[in-house]
Amino acid sequence: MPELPEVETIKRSLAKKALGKRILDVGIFWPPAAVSIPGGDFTELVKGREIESFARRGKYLLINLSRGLTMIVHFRMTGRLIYYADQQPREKHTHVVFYLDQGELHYSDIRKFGRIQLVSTSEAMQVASLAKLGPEPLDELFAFDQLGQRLAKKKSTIKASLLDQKVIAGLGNIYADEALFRAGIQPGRRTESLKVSEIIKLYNAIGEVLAAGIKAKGTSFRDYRDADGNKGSFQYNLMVYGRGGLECIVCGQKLERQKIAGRTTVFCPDCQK
DNA sequence: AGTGGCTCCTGAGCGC
DNA sequence: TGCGCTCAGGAGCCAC
Repeated sequence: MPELPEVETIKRSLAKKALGKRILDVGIFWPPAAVSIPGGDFTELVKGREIESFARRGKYLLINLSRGLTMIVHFRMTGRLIYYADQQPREKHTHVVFYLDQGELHYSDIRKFGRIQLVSTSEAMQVASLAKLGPEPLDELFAFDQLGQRLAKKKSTIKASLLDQKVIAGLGNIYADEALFRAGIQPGRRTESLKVSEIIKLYNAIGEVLAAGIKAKGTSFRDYRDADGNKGSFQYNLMVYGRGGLECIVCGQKLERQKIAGRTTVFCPDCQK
């Protein structure tokens, strides 16, 4: 499931292949996946435009096209965007194909939760879902006291707070659990009970786990692939996610699995206080 | 403001 | 082999 490191990896791999290519035509095979500007036809608006740049905000990928249009992609659970240098037959769950002057870009999504939304570039950041996002955790301007101030407003568990994209952008279930483990904090703790020293630990753990995730080109627990169709390798570095009932790699205690904030959450009852 | 529940959706895994 | 069930979950929405 693409979280910040996965979207960043897709962005980087896509930039190497699709930058500067022109979109000759678009095939839409499941219309809800391609959301157009109200009153405008998606294909007609995108046709003929050049892919000028890529950006990322939280878990959103932004594809900036020439003449002021942007496609905002949210992959949700199982979305994929893969570049092929040659003609490629459509797979079962391929919903949108961009036919480029060189190669093809295929958007596929097994569970159909993801969307490609077309907006004007000038309004992209004002789109409701993006406007509400909290700070970028890897931005050098993002300081620990900023995290502390945002957490101070929350009255919920720390796990729920980290998943709240308004608090901090880009964390999902995997990296939230991994960050909490590395910070030694139980995910069920009330946010307001965290001491400053714990928020500093959490801040550092978030930065470390996201940077490590990007370095490993993401976590391919099941469905995730980058724009070249390759898997990431961070699944081999996961300490808690997907390891409920197994031994803690630090202390050997059995890892606990609980529903917190409606999400399956795994933690070490011994290492995390 | 919070939480829980529901919705979207398909496939994997499991018991029988 | 296959049926029916549960689970996986990001985010928006609703009721409370």
